[in-house]
Order: sequence, then structure tokens, then C-alpha cells
Amino acid sequence: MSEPQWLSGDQLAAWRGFMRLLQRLPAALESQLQQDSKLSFIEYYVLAHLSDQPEHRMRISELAVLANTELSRLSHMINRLEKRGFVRREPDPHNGRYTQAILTEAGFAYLADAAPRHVRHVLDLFIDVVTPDELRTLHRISDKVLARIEHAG
Amino acid sequence: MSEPQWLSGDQLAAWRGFMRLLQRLPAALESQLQQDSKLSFIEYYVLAHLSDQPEHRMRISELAVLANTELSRLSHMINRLEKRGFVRREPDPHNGRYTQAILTEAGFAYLADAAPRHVRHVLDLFIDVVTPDELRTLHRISDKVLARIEHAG
DNA sequence: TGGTCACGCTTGAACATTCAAGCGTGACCT
DNA sequence: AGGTCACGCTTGAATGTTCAAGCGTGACCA
Repeated sequence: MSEPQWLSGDQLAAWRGFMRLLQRLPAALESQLQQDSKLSFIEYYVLAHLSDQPEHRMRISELAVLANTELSRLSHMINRLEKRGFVRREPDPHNGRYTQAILTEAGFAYLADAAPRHVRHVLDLFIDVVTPDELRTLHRISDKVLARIEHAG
Repeated sequence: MSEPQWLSGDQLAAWRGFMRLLQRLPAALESQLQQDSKLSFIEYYVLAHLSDQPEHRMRISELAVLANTELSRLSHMINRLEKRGFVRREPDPHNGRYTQAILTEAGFAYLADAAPRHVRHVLDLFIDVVTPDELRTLHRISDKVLARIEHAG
């Protein structure tokens, strides 16, 4: 049995290929980030999202949504980033219930150093390999499937 | 800074959408498998690959390649699957250096029970959402990017 | 036959993530 | 003011993964 007969041959082949990509692409990017900057994929994007914010600060729960991660995981992660001096916490001045994560100077500098290599890798492994038309299609697919996932979940 | 300027606006939007998919789709499938069958994505595919083999058995190192995982992780994983009675180990009769993982009857039955729901979910969240043409494009993209990754790594 | 080596796999410790429970703050009601 | 509640976040234990080291087997060579 293995793969029940509800996917056609073509569908199955496409799904398998895509699943492999789902595994490999993030792994490849992680491994570059890890090697060059000792950051996991998600740590990188946490720092990146913070650096996008006006004051380099953001409520932890918002950050969790953007980074697509559970609050608990993010909280542990921020502990580690705090230990490394890249981030610190502060209670939200407007509402003591919230906590803000703030990118430190050191964190910003670290990110600025890591980013070019990471982006180069994204270009090398992905963007440069795909035609603009394929990229558009992929974008459309992503949006549709994501909508389906949100809607189902 | 955050996202350096080496991706155009369109590219960046597409990449972000796709990254989100990269996160969400596996997570959604995992969560279904976990809930319905107490299996992780990768555990499911380890069992599935075994069930594909002639005797429901396979060398652990080959399985690691197919399942896209490190040997060590797989070894720990097989320990757990062994404890659950889904898999057992045997030295390869032809070469004592190798070890085979073998799907037990119970493991096969468990997989057979889990599979339909999983496949249904794959159809629901992914296959049914995408046109045949889009699927073909995605297949092509996957192959190209994977080739690039292998080639680079 | 014995020595060395590469390789497949395992192991245990370090590290990260998940899960369930709990703490503190502010909102709302009386 | 005081009681209750929902929510944001944290915490520690359980679980899973990664990393580095080690064991055993067979290949190769003398």
C-alpha cells in the first residue's frame, strides 16, 4: 500500500517532489545560517522582524504570529537570545500585561552581518533558479493553500 | 534594513508567502497525524517507505536517505517505534555491518489505519486547491530547486 | 593471520521544542 | 472596593533532535 490510490500518478510524483523540497530547502537555509551565524532559521526571522519595527521592538505575542511559532517556544527562544545579548524584554509601557521584545544594538549589528550571506543563499538556491513566471505561480499557490489551511484550522 | 534590497518587491512578497507555506503546510499535516495517529510526519513516512519495500524491510541507512533524515535521529526514532511494536531491527543476513528495519504486522496495520485520513488531508489542504497546471509547475520548480540544493551541498 | 581502515549504526549528553500548569495584569461586573 | 475572568506570558518537566564519540563488522593489504 504505502500511498493509497487516491492520488494519481502525476499527483503523487508532484507531491513527493514537493515534500522533498519542503524538507530540504529550509534545511539547506538553516544549515547556512547555523554555520555562518549560529542562528536557526526562526531566530533569524525573529531578529529580522524586530529590525523591521519602528523602534526595533514588538509585542511578543505579535512576534509569535509573524514568526509562525508558539508562544512558549518563542519565550524560551528569547531567553537564549537575551543571554547572547541580541534582545531584551520590557513590559509594554501602555499595558503591563504585554511584554515587548527589543532588538539591542548588538543584535542589530549581528543581524546586519548575517543578512547578506543569508539573502545570497536564498537567491542562489531559490530565486535565481525559478523563472519570474514560476515565481508568480508559486506565490499564487502559496496564498491559496495558506488560505485553505487557515480556513480549515 | 531587515530584508536587504537584493530581492525585488515581487520576489520578496512571493518568497515570504512561500516561506509561510513552508512552515504551515508541514505543521498542518503533522498536527492531523499527531492527533489522529500519534505519529509525526517523519514517522509516518518511515513506516510508509518500509511498507513500500518487498519484504517490508530496508537498510537503516537507505531509509535515512529516503526519509531525508540523519542517521542518529532515525536510530532514536526506530527505538521509539520499536517500543511501540511497529518496527523491529535485524542484522542484514548478507552483511553484518548493515541493520535492517522491518515493519511488523502491527506497524503495518497501524499505518493502514492512519493512511486514509492522512491522504484525505493532503488532498483537502493541497492537491484539491491547486490546478493540474499549477501542480505541474510546482513539480518542475521542486525538481529544479532540489537539483540546485544537491549540487550546491 | 593480523593490522589498519572505512563505514554503518548506536549511544549519551547537550540542546531545543512541546505540553500542561501557573502567575500577574487589567477588564468587567457588583 | 472587591471578585471574577480572560489573556499574555513564563516555567519546568517530558519529549525529541543534534552533536560528538565510540563500537563492531568487513574490506584491504602485508
